[in-house]
Amino acid sequence: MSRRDDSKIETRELILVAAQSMFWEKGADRCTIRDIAVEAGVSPATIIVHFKNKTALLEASLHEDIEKAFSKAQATMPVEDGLHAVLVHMVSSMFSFYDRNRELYRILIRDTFYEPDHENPTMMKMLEEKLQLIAIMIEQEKSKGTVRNDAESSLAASSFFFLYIGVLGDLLRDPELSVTAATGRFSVILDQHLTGILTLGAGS
Amino acid sequence: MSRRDDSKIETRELILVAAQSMFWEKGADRCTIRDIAVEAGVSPATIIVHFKNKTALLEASLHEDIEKAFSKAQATMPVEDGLHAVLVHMVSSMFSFYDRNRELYRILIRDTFYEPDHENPTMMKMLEEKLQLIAIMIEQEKSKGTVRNDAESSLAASSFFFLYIGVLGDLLRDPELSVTAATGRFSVILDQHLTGILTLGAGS
DNA sequence: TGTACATCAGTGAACGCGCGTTCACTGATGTAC
DNA sequence: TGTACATCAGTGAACGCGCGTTCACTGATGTAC
Repeated sequence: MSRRDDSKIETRELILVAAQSMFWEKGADRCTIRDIAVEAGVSPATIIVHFKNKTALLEASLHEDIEKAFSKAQATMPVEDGLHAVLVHMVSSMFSFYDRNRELYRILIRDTFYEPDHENPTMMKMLEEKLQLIAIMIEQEKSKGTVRNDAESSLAASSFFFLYIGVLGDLLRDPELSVTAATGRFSVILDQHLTGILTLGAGS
Repeated sequence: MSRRDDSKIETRELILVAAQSMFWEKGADRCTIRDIAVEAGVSPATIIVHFKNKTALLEASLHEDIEKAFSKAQATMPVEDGLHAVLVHMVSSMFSFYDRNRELYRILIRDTFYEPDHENPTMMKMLEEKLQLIAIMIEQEKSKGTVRNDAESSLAASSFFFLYIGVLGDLLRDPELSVTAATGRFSVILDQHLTGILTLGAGS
């Protein structure tokens, strides 16, 4: 690692810190790359040198905290209480995390999840990782005998994620909806998903 | 209805037709209000008089076709084949519809579903309507005895929608994913959702 | 070790573009009398 | 019925702003010899 590389990393860090505080305070839509450049004490062109565009900068500045929140949630999973409790715990933790700035994370999802051409893959990659993790958890439940062996685990993981992102969307969209209420909503939805809503024997 | 109102409606219609063809051909992100104004033979300012902004125009120009596609799907529902078949039919029909221009509908979802402040409520209103409809269908299944009475129907409708929009997102995002494959994916996911993935008696 | 040159992170100003908004206006249509 | 005025849809040009990109450049750091 040369001095040149060191100072490049330093500049990058300066930009990230400035971006984080500006995005956090003013909202992603209401602050410009020029704003962040002033805050970081660098030229606007320097930001483009380090990050392809505003969305890439947004992703980079939020990614780490999200990972941390997820790891923390993962570390405190109530493993002994079964799949439903574990998943609700994860979701509840993430809801609390995103609740700290609903507006900002809504913008993040909008700009990454529905971005054309996978131009900014950071968030999508993280998503794939987590899906993998949940699929493995479901496979483990299978070997424990709590999940049916014929349940396709990667699709089950997708389902879980779709339900999660759906309720999360409700939370981020509706200021009236509390984290507690959203978690309750998810808990019921997940229960329906795990046990099925059909009467016994009526499955297709 | 005065002549003045008539001609106003006519202008609006002119703009909508132009918008539809321009959005369709160039994509929503790649065509400007000025482009559409030229195509419609009106001033750019006139478009803003009729539609608050580009997103509102996009919604207005696509809304009607989506409603038609939905109605058509609804009219051909295989009611006798049960809930799973009916829902897969609806989803499959809508997938085929959106497949005609994946890029365009992805932008539509991005700009309406994750828009802050409900500034452009057309699509969200349509969504609420459809959710209502599905909740009613589920209630009917309850009275038929195929769905458990303790299953909360509005949350079940939300779940269905979350799973639908999730797989739709996959479809719109991934050019490699065919309508058939996406429909298959949804069918399995829905089956898991209806019958549950837990082994019998292991429900929470 | 020193020298001469190459590399490259960062600069600051400018460009072209799209956006929503504003403005004074035109001229057809509607209405009061 | 006609006249005088009010209303209002639409105009076209301009504005300010944010965006990504480009450009020639500076100057510190790295490297070949």
